[in-house]
Amino acid sequence: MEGLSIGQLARKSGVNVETIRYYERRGLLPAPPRGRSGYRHYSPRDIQRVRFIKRAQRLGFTLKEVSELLQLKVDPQTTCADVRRRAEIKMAEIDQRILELHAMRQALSKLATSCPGSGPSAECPILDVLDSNEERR
Amino acid sequence: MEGLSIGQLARKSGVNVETIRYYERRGLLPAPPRGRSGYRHYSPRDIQRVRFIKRAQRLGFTLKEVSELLQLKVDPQTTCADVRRRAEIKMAEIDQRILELHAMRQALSKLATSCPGSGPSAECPILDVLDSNEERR
DNA sequence: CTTGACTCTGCACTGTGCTCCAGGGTTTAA
DNA sequence: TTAAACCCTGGAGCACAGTGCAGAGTCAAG
Repeated sequence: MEGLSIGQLARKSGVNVETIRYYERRGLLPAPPRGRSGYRHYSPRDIQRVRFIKRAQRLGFTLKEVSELLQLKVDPQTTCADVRRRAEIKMAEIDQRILELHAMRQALSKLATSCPGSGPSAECPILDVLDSNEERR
Repeated sequence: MEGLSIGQLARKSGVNVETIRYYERRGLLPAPPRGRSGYRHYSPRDIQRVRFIKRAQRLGFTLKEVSELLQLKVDPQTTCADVRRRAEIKMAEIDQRILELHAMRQALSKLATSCPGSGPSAECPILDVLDSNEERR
């Protein structure tokens, strides 16, 4: 058996078989080679790719954005300068997200430590804390 | 005029009027007081709240998760110890996201610097780089 | 050589998070 | 006092990201 079947890829990357085919339709996964039976044959690299997609999604990227990230690789028409430019745009987006997550984490941390540890939570004003980050936007 | 109309809140927080009403139905925004005409009256705090929701969404939290974050505040039944426990769970989630974003950023950075700056991008293997982060998972 | 697990295509369906009416009432500026 | 611009409820519709068939073919173990 050369490579993985669609079912094996799905199990190893933790998604549904239909999701794999959906990603292929969306252009997120390249159409793999087929056996004479018409079955798809995947390489182990495809596991990484599917996992990458799921991870990027958890981080708030849409499939369209994930696609843009992946285009950085697959498009042979573009120059390295262009790839670099787009990578830098994506990095700026990521930096922004990291900053916002840090702010949110700090607000939660402040909330947790300002809580005495027992008693009612009426005086645990999470939004007051969280708000303070956008007050000075 | 006491407070903001739904339209003013929508404009100031950068969302659609229908979105405000939708959030109310979902329990993400408390039902505001109404005038005798039945119009909703919002406070400036609600602007912060809506912005917080949108921000958390951009960071990959679902409305259900945002709701959980907001519950840290509004539920007066729970003790501070409980609030603290849940805040710490959310912080761990956030830390995980920050780590993953850092890994992604680093991969992009490596890609950008390994690009000579001109010529075709065939040798710009973003996935090779990105994959390396999950290779040793 | 059959049985059960798997795969194929194509299309219909679902859940989330909005977004847009219809058909009314209200407020405000001219 | 009337027109424009808002607001109300209830319900339909939409885009995205899947998920689930039906009806057919394929493969592997016993």
